[in-house]
Amino acid sequence: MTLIAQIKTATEAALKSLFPDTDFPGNIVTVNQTKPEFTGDYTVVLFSMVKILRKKPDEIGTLLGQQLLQDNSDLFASYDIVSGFLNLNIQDKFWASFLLNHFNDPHFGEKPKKDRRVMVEYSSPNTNKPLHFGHMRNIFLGYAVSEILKATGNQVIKANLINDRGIHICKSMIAWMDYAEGATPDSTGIKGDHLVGDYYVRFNEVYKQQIKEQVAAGKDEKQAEKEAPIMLAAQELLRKWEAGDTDTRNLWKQMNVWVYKGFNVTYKKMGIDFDKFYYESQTYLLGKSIIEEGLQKHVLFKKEDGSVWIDLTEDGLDQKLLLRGDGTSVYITQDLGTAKLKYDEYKLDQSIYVIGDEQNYHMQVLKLIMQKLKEPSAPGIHHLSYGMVELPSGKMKSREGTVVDADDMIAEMVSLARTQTEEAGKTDGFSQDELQALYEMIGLGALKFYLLRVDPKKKMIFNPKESIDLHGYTATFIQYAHARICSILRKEGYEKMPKNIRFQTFQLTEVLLPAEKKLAVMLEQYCSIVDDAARELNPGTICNYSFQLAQLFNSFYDQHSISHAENTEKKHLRLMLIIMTASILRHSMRLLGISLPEKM
RNA sequence: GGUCUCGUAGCUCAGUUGGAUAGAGCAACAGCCUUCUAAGCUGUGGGUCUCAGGUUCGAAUCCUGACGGGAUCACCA
Repeated sequence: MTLIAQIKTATEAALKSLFPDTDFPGNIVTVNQTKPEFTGDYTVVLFSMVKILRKKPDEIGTLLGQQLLQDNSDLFASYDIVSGFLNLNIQDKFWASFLLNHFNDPHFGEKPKKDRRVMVEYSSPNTNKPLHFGHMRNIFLGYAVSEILKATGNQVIKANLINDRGIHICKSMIAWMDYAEGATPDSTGIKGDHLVGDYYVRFNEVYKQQIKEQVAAGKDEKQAEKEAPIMLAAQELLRKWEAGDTDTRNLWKQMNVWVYKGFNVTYKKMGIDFDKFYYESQTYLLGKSIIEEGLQKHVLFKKEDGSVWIDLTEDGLDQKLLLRGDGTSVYITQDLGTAKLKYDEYKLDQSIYVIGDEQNYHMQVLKLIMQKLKEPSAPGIHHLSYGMVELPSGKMKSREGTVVDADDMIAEMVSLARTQTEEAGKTDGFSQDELQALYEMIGLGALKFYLLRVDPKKKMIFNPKESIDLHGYTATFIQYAHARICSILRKEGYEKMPKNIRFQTFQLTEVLLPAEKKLAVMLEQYCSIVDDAARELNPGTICNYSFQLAQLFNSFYDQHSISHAENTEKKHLRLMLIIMTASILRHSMRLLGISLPEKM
């Protein structure tokens, strides 16, 4: 149980024994960390009790303070009442025993495994172009949320639904057929996803040009858009694909393989993995059976032309098409099918979709339809919506090539890490391989942290002209604090983290200094931070915490010597503090997919 | 127009069951390396929490309205 929870429970118990005849509502006790300008560690707010007890806050505080001290003498050292707030001082020996129990636990912050299955779908790229900066936010978010949910005991399935069919693929295909002259990744040395993406851009160039020509020849613009030869060719290709035309399918397979190879290189570089892949070419026909059932249950209805609809006007939305008159699927049809497929396969308690906020409406409709159809998967559907990453000039558009490419971005960050390390003259004692690994750790860490530290639901603006910082509120800062701790531990003879320890006999006799206590308090809070992050599905919570912890450590490091502590007791105490700090930094960053170096 | 969402320091952002004098980082300025890594530490300046009402002992936080930005409302995916 976390300390705040303990204090809450103790306070509730104290209230009960003080006022046995009073009925208290469940949320009567609020416990906060005491503001730095007051003495105390944790604070109970007294105002909420005034009305029920018909006593003055200070009077309640005195009674409560005395009772708490009397019942929990091992926990509370003293209390202090300041204008309606009961400030409690925690016994130093509580912190000492907390450290002894947990300082060497690499799993501190995790919860026991439970039988709750969660699927997190993320990345879910189209196969007509390479990944860009916006995708990275999605991917890092999905990965981090998965890891955070695992740490809180969930069984997590990381899923990637690859959108490998549709008109956009055909666009790349037709441009490749017309202009590539048989170019392949091998023949050109271009990464497969980039090669295919180049022809997607090429398609749009040609398309624009053809529209221009047709408009010049007197057609109106809408007509020109519809009748541009290259667009007609792409649509024809899609028809052939759906009819199963061998040549078309072969080219499609070929180009997709190029793209997958490229994606895998990028995923690997990012340190991202998946447990399950779905391919839209295999799922796009799903959902029709659900619709059939829906018709029988009269949840859905058919129009004269044979198209199938659902009426969501009672829910404040519109009528929504679920199946075309000719019986073919639309986007939401296959999503209904995939949702059911996921559930049937894994019996999911929760199914999280990491998808941009532009699809809020779509996801709302999806969940609503599943609810109305009484599908068992419906309650678990959850849209983890995140804001778009925009450039100062506006949205990124891959059609127009105004995107920040993922591979480029990673390379740039790694190179930035190298430059800054070299400038700082910190390359001594590393082999070339070690340096390369370090640069990747720093560059990629900075990138991930930059994208994860902001609340997912907020859109963010990224200025490519300003490089991502390696100072201040960054992963680098945390990595640096970790490297410093490791350096101390190396000098103290702990090459690897000490297994068990000479501190078993540790006895606290001296008063904790402010900087020591602050660190201990912060360390103790880690469990509830992980909990918060899991509940809110927000890795930013972890970023905040880890940065603050690293900051506290740096400040501590500046004030107090560890190796040359005043005496053995202090030395052991501080070693426990920094060992646990390093351990939690590592753990928390692992949840975000960020590694920490032992030297930098 | 309907629905959703955001608005906090010059910039980027924290601040979640309403709690004490609203916090970080960057940028600016001033200090700190003979002692465990200065990618660090300490300090200074910088705020009408968009605005106006309301609820409350107490509001950046909850409610209503206004203003401003964004998304969405396809037989596209």
